[in-house]
Amino acid sequence: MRTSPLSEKISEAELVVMEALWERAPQTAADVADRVAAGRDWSVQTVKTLLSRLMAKDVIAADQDGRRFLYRPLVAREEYVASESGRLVNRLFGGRVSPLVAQLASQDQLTAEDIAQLEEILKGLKS
Amino acid sequence: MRTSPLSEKISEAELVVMEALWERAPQTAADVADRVAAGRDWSVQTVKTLLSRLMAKDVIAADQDGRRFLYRPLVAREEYVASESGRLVNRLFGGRVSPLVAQLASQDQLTAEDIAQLEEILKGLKS
DNA sequence: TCGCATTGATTACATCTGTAGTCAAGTGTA
DNA sequence: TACACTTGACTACAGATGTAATCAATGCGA
Repeated sequence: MRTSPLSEKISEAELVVMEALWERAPQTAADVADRVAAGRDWSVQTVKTLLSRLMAKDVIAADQDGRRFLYRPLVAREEYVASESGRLVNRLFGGRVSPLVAQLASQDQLTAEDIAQLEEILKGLKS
Repeated sequence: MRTSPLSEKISEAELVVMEALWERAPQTAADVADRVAAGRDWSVQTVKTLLSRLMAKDVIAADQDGRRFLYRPLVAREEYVASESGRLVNRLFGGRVSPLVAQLASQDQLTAEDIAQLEEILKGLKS
């Protein structure tokens, strides 16, 4: 795993492939294609294209195994998620988190469990 | 203002133009170009292209004023922000809000004021 | 009135993205 | 051994995006 900042943008379709690799790694292209087939109806070729683009973006790596490659993420899901969350908060809420939560709360997107967990988080932060 | 769902995707560059129109409306293309010039070094032509793409996406409208047009948003910022926030929470956190906040908290993105406001929000939700 | 600046419309063009097809080399199989 | 299948590499191609240039009509200032 690398720790350098996430420079290249991961596209929507590429993200689907990343999710498959985050779920389990390493995997061959065919494995990824199978795993991804549940959600999207892509040909193996398509998955391979996405894998090579992710390689070019330096967010996954491949180790040769016989005549195939085993692909694995170079970027942790947490890292990606952190970067995307931060971007959203900056772009749309001027970097402030509470308006985001207020926004989601007003949409009734907060479950009772969310509320309980948020209270826990806040409790932890105040100590 | 419309209330139909936000179908068309607004691109990064287009969003800059939207922000200008959300800040103040209506505006001519030249106004928008000036206002936007602070952040991005775009030619007037570029801004006009973005305006026409936003028109095509049906998220802004223009009213003729002499030989110019006065542009105004058809989508409220709140609507857009709600839609984007929801998308992020769904894509990356399985639709759950608290993991998002936990994520941001762990990045020290929560200010003292955020914490206070979050407590307010939670208080309001529990009643 | 004449020419220049402004404006919307149209066109341009390189990249990125989504979604493959094709090809050549290797492999397991009858 | 002869072939079908798998695999990675390369190519394809349409639509979206970023960033304009050009053009034709119009309005304004000298």
